[in-house]
Amino acid sequence: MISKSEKTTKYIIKTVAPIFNRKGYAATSMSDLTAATGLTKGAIYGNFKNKEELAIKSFNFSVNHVLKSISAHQNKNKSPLQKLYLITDFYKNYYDFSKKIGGCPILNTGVNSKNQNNKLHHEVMLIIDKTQLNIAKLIDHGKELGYINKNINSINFARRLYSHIQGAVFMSYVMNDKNYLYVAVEEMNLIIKNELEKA
Amino acid sequence: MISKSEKTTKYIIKTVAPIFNRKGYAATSMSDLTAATGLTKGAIYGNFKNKEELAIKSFNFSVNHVLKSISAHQNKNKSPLQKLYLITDFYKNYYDFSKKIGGCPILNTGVNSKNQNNKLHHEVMLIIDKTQLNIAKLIDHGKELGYINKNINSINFARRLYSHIQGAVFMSYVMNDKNYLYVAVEEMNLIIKNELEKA
DNA sequence: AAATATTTATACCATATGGTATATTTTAAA
DNA sequence: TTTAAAATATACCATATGGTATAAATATTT
Repeated sequence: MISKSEKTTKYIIKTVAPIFNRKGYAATSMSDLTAATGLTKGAIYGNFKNKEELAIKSFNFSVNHVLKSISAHQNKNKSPLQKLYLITDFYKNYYDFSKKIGGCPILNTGVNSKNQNNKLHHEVMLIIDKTQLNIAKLIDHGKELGYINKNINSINFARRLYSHIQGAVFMSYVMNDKNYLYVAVEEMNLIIKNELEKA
Repeated sequence: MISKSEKTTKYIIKTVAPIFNRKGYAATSMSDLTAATGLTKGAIYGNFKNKEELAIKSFNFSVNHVLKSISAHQNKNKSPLQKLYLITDFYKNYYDFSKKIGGCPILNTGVNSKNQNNKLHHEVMLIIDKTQLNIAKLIDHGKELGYINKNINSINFARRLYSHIQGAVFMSYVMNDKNYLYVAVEEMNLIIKNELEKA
């Protein structure tokens, strides 16, 4: 049986996550949150220890939404190599996708938390590490199946790919221009083809 | 003759710019600024209309410091192609360089101002546009002198380069890892060599 | 050196902040 | 349906916020 507070806890996180994402931890006030949820501070503080705990759970909610969406997109193909292309393909639409959730949580929280909120910053670093490792595993799997060149360093390639994409995420966000994403995706696809794929 | 207030105005901007850069506009309080400058609110408000005006001038101060440093670095060589390589070379040291000024002002203010402060966001967009155009002009000049392949689109290449570098700036900043910059610079150098340089 | 103009410090303003104690309401158990 | 427990609303706390009017101090001009 799902309790009342479990429902409201989820409702608060869901409602509040895009606000924290868009405005950042410090710039988001409790009154922003009560206004958005229609609840009072009593209700919010009854379900969360403090603003920071809510911010961290909101960040993880936003990130999980992104990661699950990428994962779902990847399920369109079973080949590790094709799953890599489906990652870059996902980011073609990331400007509109991330807009709905207040922007890219990794980009926004990464920048906003650095030197400001150690717990949040730590969460961001964990997610980036985990994501890069997942990409590296995908590459390893491709090597095992004989699709991917065994000479390339999986984790290094994953880091390059992530860095490249995140640059386009930043540029498209700040410049309001999806084209940065399109170009970066095409560039990454070429690099995957030329460096990863076996001839 | 330089007036007293001109001197304190510059002193305030210089002192306060890294704080705005690190914390962002909303998270930076007037008491942060009085504490850092050793001045009172009366002194600050005597020299600036409000917090926003000071934030914008601080951003431009930080950005000018970056742009002038890149420009100085470029003066080591007169060839447009070599000047391009000197841009990427500059970013090898950008982790330590930007740390001194509270991080990359384009990255930090770009993310912090989006949907939060239109004037600041507008300033960031202007600077990015201007910088990309300067890179494009450099490429055009290289074409004229016969060093650079005339088939490539200057502004598109400039956007790719900027986006790529900014991705590494973000990654190195959030992950505390200069290696992202080293790798991205090597990658860009290869791309310049393969796509831009005439055979 | 005196008078004036400029710059800075002090004291204050209304409002907003994150957080809490407690009263009230709602939910679940008996 | 009564009762106990959990969840939410209200009212409040001390402190911080951006900003301002004015007094004091410092420069500048005469």
